[in-house]
Amino acid sequence: MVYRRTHQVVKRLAARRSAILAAARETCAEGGMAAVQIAPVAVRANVAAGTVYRYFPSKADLISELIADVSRDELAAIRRAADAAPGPSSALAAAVTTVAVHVVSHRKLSWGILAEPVEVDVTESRLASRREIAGEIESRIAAAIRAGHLPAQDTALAAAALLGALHEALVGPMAPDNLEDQAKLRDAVQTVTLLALRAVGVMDARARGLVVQAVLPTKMAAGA
Amino acid sequence: MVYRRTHQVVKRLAARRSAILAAARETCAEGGMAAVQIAPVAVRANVAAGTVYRYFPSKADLISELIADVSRDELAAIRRAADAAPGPSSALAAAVTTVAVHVVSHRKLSWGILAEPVEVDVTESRLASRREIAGEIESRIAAAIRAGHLPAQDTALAAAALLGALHEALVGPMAPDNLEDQAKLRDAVQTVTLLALRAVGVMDARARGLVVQAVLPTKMAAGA
DNA sequence: AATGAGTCTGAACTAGTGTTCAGTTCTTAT
DNA sequence: ATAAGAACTGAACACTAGTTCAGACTCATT
Repeated sequence: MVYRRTHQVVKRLAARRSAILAAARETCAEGGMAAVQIAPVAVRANVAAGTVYRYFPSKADLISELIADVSRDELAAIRRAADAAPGPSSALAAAVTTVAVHVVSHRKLSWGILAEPVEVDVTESRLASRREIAGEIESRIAAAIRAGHLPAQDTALAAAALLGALHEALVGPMAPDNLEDQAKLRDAVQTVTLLALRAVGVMDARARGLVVQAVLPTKMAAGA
Repeated sequence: MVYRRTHQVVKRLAARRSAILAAARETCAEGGMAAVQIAPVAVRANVAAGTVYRYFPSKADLISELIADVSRDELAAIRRAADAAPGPSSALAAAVTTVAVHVVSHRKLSWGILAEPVEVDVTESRLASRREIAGEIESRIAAAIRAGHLPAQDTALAAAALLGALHEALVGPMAPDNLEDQAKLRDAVQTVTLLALRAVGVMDARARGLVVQAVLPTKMAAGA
């Protein structure tokens, strides 16, 4: 007898998988990576611990997918914001602002995805995630250089440095802890975006203008 | 009968303690924080595992002291370099360059101290370490602002961002991996220092000059 | 309805390390 | 020399969480 998966079953399986991933994401958003343990995630997804292993070979795989998932959303948001900008410099500003807004809006999740200690080895997927985001920033920097808005420079190093600056200033352990306040949050985002733009060589005066423009459209799009 | 510690014994105990810490440091420098386990460290220090616990209440304490130790050395190096500089801007450049040179020179150790996942909770001492270093950078930024060399800005956020940029660009997983080559290493240090100085508002032309001056005296002082 | 493939369950298993402690060795004081 | 306090040893212990798997259950096929 040949068993064929019904469409309904396929859908249910996919739903379960998503539910597990979503549970992991929520758990991470609430308690950081340390809280992402098989048992609690399973409970949250309404499955047994063993079931998780029917969808993910190991905890490392689960977390890797989580990282890839979040990363994909972030990348899409960055592209959307940058593509909507009128020119290369604005696009870079928009990209940087988008990252900044995202990380401050979901600090625990970001910290978990980016740098929080995990038992299992997820360096590979973290690296991939960073490469994706950094690659996007890098190409925006390169575009601004081609347009003559920025001095020539090592774009890869610059992109890495920019992201490092954003992360450390906004989600790392030294980040100010009063970012619940909307006004403070915007201040921090503006300040750090300004820092980042100046770092790659945007003139101070021009950078301030770009930051103001970039922050406006981004402030509502904090979701996801 | 009253037992009194002989001077010799006191010295031996202190030496053991140092030996254990040194063993931990070497182990970290070679294999990262993951390699810093009680048993291997004990072997390296020529003591039994149990002995470690006569000097450190727990692994967390051992690692915390290791972090504090490395941090202290780093802070001293930064101060030395900055104090030797002729003015506030040079001092800032020297401080930044010192950090950059240190982290690239001992990447595994730096990564372990700064951000590598550890089983035990060392967030407190890592935070303290960062605060120390960031505080130093911050005061140098503040001095440069007072001297009129930099625009007014949130110095705490700026210091955090600077360090984040250095770390991500030079020791993080995205850091270029060809930094064994002395020339490449110096290039990377220069590039990142330049980025950092521009970030806080040093004009590009002036920044380039400061970087060149700062890198020269630092290149030999990579030890420790 | 009967059958068997596919899926789920959750208690038991496993593995790797930090930590302990009874016994041993070393050091001090008489 | 001897007794007692202090330090050291390292094998045994404990703990935590990821992983497994035999049995229960669900669903597609005849």
